[in-house]
Amino acid sequence: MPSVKPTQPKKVLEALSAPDTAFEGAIRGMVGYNLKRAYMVLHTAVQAAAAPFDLRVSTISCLSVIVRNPGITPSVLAERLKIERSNLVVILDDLETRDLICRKQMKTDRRRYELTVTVRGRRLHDLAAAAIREAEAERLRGLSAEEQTLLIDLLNKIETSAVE
Amino acid sequence: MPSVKPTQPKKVLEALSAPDTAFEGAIRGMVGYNLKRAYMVLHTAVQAAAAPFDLRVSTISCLSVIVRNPGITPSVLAERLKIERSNLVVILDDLETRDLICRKQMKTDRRRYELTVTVRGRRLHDLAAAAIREAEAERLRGLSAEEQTLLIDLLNKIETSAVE
DNA sequence: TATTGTTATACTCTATAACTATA
DNA sequence: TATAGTTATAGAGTATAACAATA
Repeated sequence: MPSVKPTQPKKVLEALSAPDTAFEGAIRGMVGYNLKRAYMVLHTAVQAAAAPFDLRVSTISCLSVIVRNPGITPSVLAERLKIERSNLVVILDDLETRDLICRKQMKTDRRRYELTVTVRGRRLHDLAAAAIREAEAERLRGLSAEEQTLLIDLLNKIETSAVE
Repeated sequence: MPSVKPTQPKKVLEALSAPDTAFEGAIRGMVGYNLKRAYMVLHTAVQAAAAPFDLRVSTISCLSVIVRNPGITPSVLAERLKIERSNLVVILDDLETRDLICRKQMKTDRRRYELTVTVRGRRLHDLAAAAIREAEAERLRGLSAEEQTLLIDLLNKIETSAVE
């Protein structure tokens, strides 16, 4: 029968570098949960970096793809970014209203629109993209360059190997 | 001066296993975006696996942590799962209504409640957890066991090395 | 005064159905 | 009939403020 009250708290060694797997249990062993936690960290950082430019993550993502793929149509853009066409509309509305992109109806098929960035859009994109890259790099200081490319590789494998 | 029109289309070698980086541009080089895409794949799979048990991902996550940490309080649970206490309430309401967990007020501090799973909750948890593990494993077939543990390791590094 | 659990609310992101104009 | 863009709307997930009970 222990009659002496322990004067030291039980949890002494809990402040280690790795997340406390003993505490959270089964969840921590799952890839999906770790994926979510890491995603949240980076998403928050990217969000904060894009905010000063009045851009959301989805908005700068669209802008970035249009920069690299001038003339892309909304349907193709939506498919590539895995977002619904209907949700893309409001993003493009925002970008067009702010004179960052142009929607030009195609002559060959007047149902489609060619998307291109304006000079203004290009400038804002470059600034925002640089800020975001920097913010992400700061959050990834714990990983070497090799680990970062390896990580991207592993993540792509998940997406690619999925039965689509 | 190139006067000969190329009869072959420019993009011939694009159908490789990796996502088309040339197409999506800068986005694909960022860890955050790849993280999101991979997360979506796994989250969808986990969601589908939990649905037959009438469980959402957040609900089974809570249940799982309570199983491994009987007596945990809502505040601590919320902190560990990084969700708001206010949002946790509705999840716990759901679990309690379905007789999967118990909320027991503590005598030492009547503001707090000890959370424990019921026998029923334990059973459902084990079934659902197994189904989810299987669903996740199926989506991770493209990765070896070593790659999976390495991936978790890298993801944890992102979370841990972040300035908190 | 501070903390725990709670309520109500708002905001973002995502998903679905239906419409229009073109093909 | 089918497709591209659009509209409206509903559902999740998340975030914030304020409250009652308790410390």
